[in-house]
Amino acid sequence: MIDSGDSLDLSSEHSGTSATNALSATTTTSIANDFSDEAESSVGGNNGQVPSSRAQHSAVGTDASSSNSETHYPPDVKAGFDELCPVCGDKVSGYHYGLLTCESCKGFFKRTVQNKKVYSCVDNRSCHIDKSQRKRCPYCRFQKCLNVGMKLEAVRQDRMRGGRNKFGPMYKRDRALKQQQLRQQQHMLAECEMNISGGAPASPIDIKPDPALLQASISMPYNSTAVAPGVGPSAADISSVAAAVAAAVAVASVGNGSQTAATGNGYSSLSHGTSAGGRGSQGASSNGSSPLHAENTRAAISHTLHHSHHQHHTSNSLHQSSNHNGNSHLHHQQQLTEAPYILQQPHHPPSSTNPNFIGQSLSLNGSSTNTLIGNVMDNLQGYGIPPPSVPASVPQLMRELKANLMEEEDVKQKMLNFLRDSLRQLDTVIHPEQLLPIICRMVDQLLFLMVEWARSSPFFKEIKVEDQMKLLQHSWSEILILDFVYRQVQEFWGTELVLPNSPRLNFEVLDKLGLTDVRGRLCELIKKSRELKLDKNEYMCLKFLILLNPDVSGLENRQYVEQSQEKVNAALLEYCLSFYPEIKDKFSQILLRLPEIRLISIRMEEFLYFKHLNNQVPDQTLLTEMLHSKRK
DNA sequence: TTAGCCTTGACG
DNA sequence: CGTCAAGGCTAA
Ligand SMILES: [Zn+2]
Ligand SMILES: [Zn+2]
Repeated sequence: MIDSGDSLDLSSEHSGTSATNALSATTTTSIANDFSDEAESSVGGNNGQVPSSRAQHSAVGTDASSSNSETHYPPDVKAGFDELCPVCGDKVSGYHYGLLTCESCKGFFKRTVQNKKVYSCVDNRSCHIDKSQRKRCPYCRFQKCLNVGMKLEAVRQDRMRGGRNKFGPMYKRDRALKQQQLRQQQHMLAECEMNISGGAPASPIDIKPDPALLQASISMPYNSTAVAPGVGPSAADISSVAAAVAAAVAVASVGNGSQTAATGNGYSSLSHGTSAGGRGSQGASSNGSSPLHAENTRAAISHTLHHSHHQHHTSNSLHQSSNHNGNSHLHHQQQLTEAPYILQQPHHPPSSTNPNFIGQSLSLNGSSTNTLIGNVMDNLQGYGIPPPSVPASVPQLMRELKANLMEEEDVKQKMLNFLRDSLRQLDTVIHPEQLLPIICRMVDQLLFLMVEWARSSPFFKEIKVEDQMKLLQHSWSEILILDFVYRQVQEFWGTELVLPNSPRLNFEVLDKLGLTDVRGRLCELIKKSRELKLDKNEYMCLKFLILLNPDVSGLENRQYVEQSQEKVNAALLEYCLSFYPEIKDKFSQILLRLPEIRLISIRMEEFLYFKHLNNQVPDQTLLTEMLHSKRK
């Protein structure tokens, strides 16, 4: 998609495709990055504090430190505005594309992404970027932008102006964190100076740790994604997400489908260069003090949630975002999902695995809970138990569940585009350390897509946001793994990704990252799944069985989750019996894959968390938020 | 091409 | 109606 034309998404209309003009210039060429269409989603909350008087437009750096007009406010107020741009060290003018940067880097990043420019470095790709030399090497400057965490997805493909995007909540949280840190430091200093004995005064306030992004994504502020609002079956949106996830997780493995990406964009000349250097810039810091609890978050969260329209209630009103539709711009955002997950509670695996489960599932009746789902279920129930012989038609429920899956093609495109953009500047031989951040960003995108998918799914969408968050926090990594496995089963992606001028990606990457064990298990799992002839309907049911886990602790409405899971389980059983009577006990065989999926996901989560602690995982992402959620 | 300043527009 | 990040515009 990249360019004009057909991107599947709804993006839409841009007026003239501008992308093309970029050529002329010197080294640039165009390529696209794209990937997600946009990103908007969440709420913006911004607290309005900050510089009151002087607007944001800070004047150019001129008077830096010294006094001068404005400023003199207590350290709090501008929280963060006095920092330096993590890219070039110039004066920060606000949050831009994910973090605090200066006005020039904001503009530079925007131009680069919008026009899909590709630069090249005449040196070692390690030029130092600072205020006076920043325009000397756009290649290294852009690399640094990405390394410090500027988000490609924050640049809108449809160029819509104004409004807020899904990073709004993150900005808000970041501000709160910074302010809190300042206060704490001040208190600490004060105490030290006073030299009082009071050992540990403990910080009064805690900040908010995590949920910001998840919360925001789930509550869906505005967004256009939802395309098919009213239409009968259900919205078609996300779905293939999962598949992509796997790819990301595996890091390399993706398919050879380079063609699509490649040709589509017509990026021909690529520059490449490795670079990537150290993470270094001070900018993003992980911080992570040991907060007691963050209750604040809760407030913020619930807050946002309320916006979501119908929450509970049956209103099946499809969400139709009011926004842009009528207008010329549509936005959309999509998001991706997936990632691994940690160990977490001992729980038993989802009900699956138990042989007797079958009988159990059968017994349930259609207790039509609410909404359309109920109807669907009822229809399902009609089938009764094992009506093998009959013609057999796919259970209605399954069709419902499948309805909102995203097109594999879409996900694949996005992932390929993202990888292409991320890898194009790396040498063909790269170190795993350079790849990890890229993979993490890809996983992050997949996670957003996963949230989108879940949010619009039957059952799940009827659940309260608080519970939705818990379910996703618990299942994201397993779903990512399942998606990956299914992608591989389909062989839709191939086993190796080869993009022009980029390093090859395949399962070996896992070995290089020290995940040999995981690779082995994944391959084995894929093999088994193939032997089982795991099909799309079954895969989809597994996703729901994993997502709708009633054993997640703290669920407010555990019963609904449990009933929903059972319905899916029953549908799966019926399906297996109807369509694969020849495969002995296929239903049970399929469910027996869940423990392995869980194990792999746990390994992946632990691995990522470890890397995260070593600052090798881009921070301020949904991925880190998920990683953090289980280990508080 | 850069970067400062201006306009947008969802959210609060 | 104010906030403020994202896009647009335009001297340099
Ligand atoms: Zn800068
Ligand atoms: Zn350079």
